[in-house]
Amino acid sequence: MRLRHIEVFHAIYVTGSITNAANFLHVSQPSVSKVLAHAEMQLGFALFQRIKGRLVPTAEAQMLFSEIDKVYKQIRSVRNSAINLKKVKTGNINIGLTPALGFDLIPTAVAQYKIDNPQVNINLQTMHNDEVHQALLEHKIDFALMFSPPPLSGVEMQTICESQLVMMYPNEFYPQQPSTISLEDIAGHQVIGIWDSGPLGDLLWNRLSEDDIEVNADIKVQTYFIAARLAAQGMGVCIIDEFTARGNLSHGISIAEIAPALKFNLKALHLDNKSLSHVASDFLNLINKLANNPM
Amino acid sequence: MRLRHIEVFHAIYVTGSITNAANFLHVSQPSVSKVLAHAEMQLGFALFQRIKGRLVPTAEAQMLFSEIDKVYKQIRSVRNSAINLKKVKTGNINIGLTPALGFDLIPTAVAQYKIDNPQVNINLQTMHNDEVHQALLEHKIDFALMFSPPPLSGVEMQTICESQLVMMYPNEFYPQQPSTISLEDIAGHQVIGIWDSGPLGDLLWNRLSEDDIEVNADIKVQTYFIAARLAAQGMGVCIIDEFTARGNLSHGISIAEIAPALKFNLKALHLDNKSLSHVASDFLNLINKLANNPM
DNA sequence: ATTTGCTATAACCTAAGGTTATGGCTGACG
DNA sequence: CGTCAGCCATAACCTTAGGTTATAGCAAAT
Repeated sequence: MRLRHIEVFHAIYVTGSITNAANFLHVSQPSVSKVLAHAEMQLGFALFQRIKGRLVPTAEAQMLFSEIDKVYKQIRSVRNSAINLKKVKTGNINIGLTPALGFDLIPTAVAQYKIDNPQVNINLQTMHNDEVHQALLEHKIDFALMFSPPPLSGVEMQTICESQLVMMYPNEFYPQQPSTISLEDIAGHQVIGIWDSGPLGDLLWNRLSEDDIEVNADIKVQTYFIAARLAAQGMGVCIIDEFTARGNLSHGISIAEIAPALKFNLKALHLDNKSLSHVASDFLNLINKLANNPM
Repeated sequence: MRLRHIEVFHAIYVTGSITNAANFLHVSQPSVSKVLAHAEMQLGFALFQRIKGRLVPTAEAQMLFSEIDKVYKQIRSVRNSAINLKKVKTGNINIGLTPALGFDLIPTAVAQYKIDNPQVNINLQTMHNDEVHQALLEHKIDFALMFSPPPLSGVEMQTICESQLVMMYPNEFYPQQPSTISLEDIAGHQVIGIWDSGPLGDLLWNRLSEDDIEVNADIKVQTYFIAARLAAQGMGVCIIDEFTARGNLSHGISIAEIAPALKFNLKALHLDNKSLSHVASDFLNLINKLANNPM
């Protein structure tokens, strides 16, 4: 929705007609008519019904209006505020992480790190790839640990380690309990879908497309451990990262590596115009060590 | 100040340069340079100083930014709402849930629901209390299942069941392995802190304050299951909800109920100006049944 | 001295948003 | 019933905010 669309829609809604909105906006009536038509085309649904040559807001318009009205109220108060940047406290490490790391790698790293650095405060915040850039820019986190993040403007990345997607399956689905499997072998089973999962979802999707494998996923989750738990309930197989799979093994389900392997990188991200504190660098070095030399 | 001026200023401010802002906005660098110049001319004061060829925000820019940031976020919310309204939802259930429910309750409910409703698509999205209102208003979810949510404008709530906070502890911390414990008994041990956890954190904090119990928490996490895993690593005890505790039991750690009990409610939230679809209502009824009649 | 990265300006282009003119529909009024 | 006022939609054409590539100047790093 273009900004002009917002302006025009708001004006029509509060004044009640295109003609009144045109007067309010100091433009001609056909201009408003055309912008509204373009907005509705772009949105894919009508904002107003045309009843006997007059406009009547649709239910969708009413839902949108409350959001848009907030924009207007905030625009009116734009010049009345001072900013107070949150100061980064010394001796704090603020880490964003993909939830998958919260089962084993990060707890282990924290345990080891605290032996030598008992006074350092550690804040962990789970997030998805699309939240990282904002969190870094707003200085909410010092660095993030994510799988295959996309390039981000002004962000530096280093590779921690390589990992892979694996399949978790209820044991009764594959009585022979294979430790390696190919994706063709899941075609006859219900699959728990991972949606909006960014790079790992793309990795899997691309392979499925390349191999012309169709899967039916009418349960979809955003969080991998929930997929693992649904698999444990016999809802289907799931393809998730190995960190989450190993951290959520339970009775009745098993893990199989996928052949050929679906590999991805765990990466650390931080702003390139802000160097990491000493304590943060040290922790990141420990993560590197643990990730590449598992016990 | 035009809306485009707001967009451009915001992008420059958060990315740090005109070149980065241009990349972020997917336009050429001179375009951003011109819009900024036009905005400054219209405002009558500079937003950025040009120091050695680089932009440095002025005091005025800093004053404006927090307000403009709200406008910017609200505009993004409007756009998200518009996109979500576009989606025609038939036979979809979009659920926001506190992560704690993802270990047992929700997978079990999905398993049972799908027996009678195999064609319904279910989307699960974990979130925290502070994300719920926005997600409902933007129609990303039909309803949310959260612990002790605060009253939210335009949101209707129903209580699903009562639950409680419990303590998870490494067995070596309490060799007698109590099944009930009072909070005084944790005073001598390291505690894994839960920060920014909203109502459950408040519940615990209030009790600790009332009983004048001090705890030392130099590891803090936002996500309860990570606290459980850190407890498993011997990092300390943690006070978390019973759903997460039971869903993350592992070797070497145990659960104790807290006496007197720290109880809270699991609630379902949805917009009061939008009735739930039939399939969503049915699922919610099943959640009610399962939560109050555990097997 | 050269390279890299950033900003500002010139010259030109594009399309969103603007105009006037006009037609169709509906309800009010005499 | 005819006329008028008010509203919306479309046609034909116009304007300019915002876009592009090219390039110059400056500062810091190498």
